[in-house]
Amino acid sequence: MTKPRQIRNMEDFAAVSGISRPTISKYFNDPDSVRKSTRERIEAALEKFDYRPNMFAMNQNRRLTKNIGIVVPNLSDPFFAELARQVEMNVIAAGFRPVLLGSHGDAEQEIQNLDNLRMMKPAGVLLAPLGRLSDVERIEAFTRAVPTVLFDANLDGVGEGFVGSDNAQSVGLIVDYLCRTGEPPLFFEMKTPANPNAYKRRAAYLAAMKRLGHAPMLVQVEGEGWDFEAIGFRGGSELLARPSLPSNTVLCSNDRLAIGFLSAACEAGVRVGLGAEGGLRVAGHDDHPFSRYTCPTLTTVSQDYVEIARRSAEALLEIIESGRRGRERTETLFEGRLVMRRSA
Amino acid sequence: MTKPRQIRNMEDFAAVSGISRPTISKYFNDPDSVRKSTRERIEAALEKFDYRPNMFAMNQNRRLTKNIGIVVPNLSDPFFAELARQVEMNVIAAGFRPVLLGSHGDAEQEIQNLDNLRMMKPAGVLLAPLGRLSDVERIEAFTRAVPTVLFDANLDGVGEGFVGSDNAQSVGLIVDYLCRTGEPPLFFEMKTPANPNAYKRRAAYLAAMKRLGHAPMLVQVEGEGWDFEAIGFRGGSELLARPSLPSNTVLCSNDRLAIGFLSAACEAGVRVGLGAEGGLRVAGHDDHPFSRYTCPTLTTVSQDYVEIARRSAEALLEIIESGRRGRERTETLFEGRLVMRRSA
DNA sequence: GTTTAAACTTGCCGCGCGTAAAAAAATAAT
DNA sequence: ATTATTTTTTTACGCGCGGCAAGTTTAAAC
Repeated sequence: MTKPRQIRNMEDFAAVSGISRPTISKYFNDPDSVRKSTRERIEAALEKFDYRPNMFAMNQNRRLTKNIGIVVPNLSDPFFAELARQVEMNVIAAGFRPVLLGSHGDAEQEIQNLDNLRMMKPAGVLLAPLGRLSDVERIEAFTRAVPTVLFDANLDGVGEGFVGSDNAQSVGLIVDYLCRTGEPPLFFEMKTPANPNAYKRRAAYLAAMKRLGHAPMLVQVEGEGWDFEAIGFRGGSELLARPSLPSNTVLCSNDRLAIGFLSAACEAGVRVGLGAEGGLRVAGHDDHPFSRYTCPTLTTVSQDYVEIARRSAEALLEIIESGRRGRERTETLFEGRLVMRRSA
Repeated sequence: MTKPRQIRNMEDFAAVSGISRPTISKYFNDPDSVRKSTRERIEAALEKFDYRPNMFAMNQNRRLTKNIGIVVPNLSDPFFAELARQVEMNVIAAGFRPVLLGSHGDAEQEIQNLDNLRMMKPAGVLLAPLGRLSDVERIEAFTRAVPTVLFDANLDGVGEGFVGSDNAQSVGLIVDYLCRTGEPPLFFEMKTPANPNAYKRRAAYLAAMKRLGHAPMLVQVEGEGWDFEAIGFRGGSELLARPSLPSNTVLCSNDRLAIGFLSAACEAGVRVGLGAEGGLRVAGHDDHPFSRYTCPTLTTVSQDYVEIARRSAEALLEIIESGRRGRERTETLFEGRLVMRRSA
């Protein structure tokens, strides 16, 4: 008499599968920690009775869970949404459960996210910090309690490591390209950018221009917050209203600014693109998902989403699984790749 | 001797705050369930010792948690990212904890998300389903176990209710506008759209054209998946390569298709916009966050993000708090608003 | 001042699982 | 076959909190 009675807990499941409860418990902690034959018996029973352990009871006595927090500055930004998705996939592949949180560009929310994460005792956290606005002190306090790897944006000395882009290389790359194929670019950016990458890019631009023997031209627009397109639009409109420009080539600090700038150019009736006689050249940085649909399509430098996601997840998992903390903080930088489209 | 010893659990906290543990427990369940004077004493103690209840232990014996799942088809789509953010804010404001999950356009992932949610015994779920591709049967099974309100896309009869846009009204609105100000529009859409709203919009277009006495013109492009811009681009390129078009006005089924279409027009050198002599008019639907930065800026119909988010959260919370399930399934539709920009 | 309802305290059990220790069984090595 | 080693079983306890019941205090109502 096979009785398909309700499986209420692990004990019930142990009974029907003919295996002791502690062994079942071991199996759920790590399927490879039990002998192959037992594993197969458990998995056979698992298919017959779709039992799933109660995650709250599971995590109550475990000092560390299989949760991994992923915190990004802004989920409404397709760049971060895509990056987060890549990270998520890596975390799942490694058998962990991702918990995705966006900070909405707000430092308070960022701390709140970390606080909430701490409640669920994550095995580790992958954090793309806001940057300049971040409450670094409290983030650092958090990283002392929870293994944390930073990605995208670095905070000096915070966390177990950092994985991101080599802004010096990537900006150098596109400045080289722009100088080689036309007038040296001016650099279009926010005066007080929130993102630390922006400072690195500014420095990289200045260095590249110096190296090539050109005088740097900075255009720094006002604006706070994360509505970069709007800021790029406003700044672009102001720039294009000037009687003359220092260069017909504009390198934007990131693609979202460039998208706003292109929109301003379109509005102002300024022709943009390679073939445009007497027109402007505009380039960006990041290979934002939308940059291939701007008008004209945006020439930019790609960040290696996939590798950044893979490597940062890998680094965190390495630390978690080895139990090593704070040996030496490693910073891994990936090179950008030139993406030539129509705008420059 | 005030000893600031470590607070390990609720009992410790009860001791230092001078209140019994069950009362503390009550407070955390619902701060308004204790007398005002007690609440103030607890909150005072809470500031001195930053104790936070263990969420796993908390939820273990509770049949329902304060978690509310939010599932959207694709977090990389700024439209859904923004909608999800609005929903999140409403959920937080009501004192619940949002758990945000994206399905990456994949039905299997959508079910997986619901499965994962069930493990954390959510009080309810707000689900924007994939639509045609969704595994409706399994979603329905889920909604029988967990109070679920659908938003954005409807699945007939599934869940406690639906909150979304009135496609008939909004499409009628923009068809009216386009006919009033120029040639009647052709309708540019996917042949087999994933989203059920697309079918409603097609029907609404047909109805509106009939009402106005025009012959409908459907252009249905091939393409699967959620890369709408790419599909719009390809379909647009093909359409624009034709020797002649049935109309100089194109109404796209959604903004993302329109963004791709505009990109194709730009690439093909076709002028788009109101003032463009002999050019095209293009309109979209949704007021996608990027539609104000296209070139030219996109005329569209806005969906009321804020109200849809507010009302769907409200509906779910109402069901949760009243304990009423499955009384009558209500469908709430909000009207679209015409957003006139440069493209049409 | 008395009655009454509401809020609180005390004491205790249970939730579902992790985990430790010791004994038993299964497998591998000699 | 015997010994050594790994794996599983048995037994038992603990985690931190929810929730119940009965008694006690407090505040409101008469």
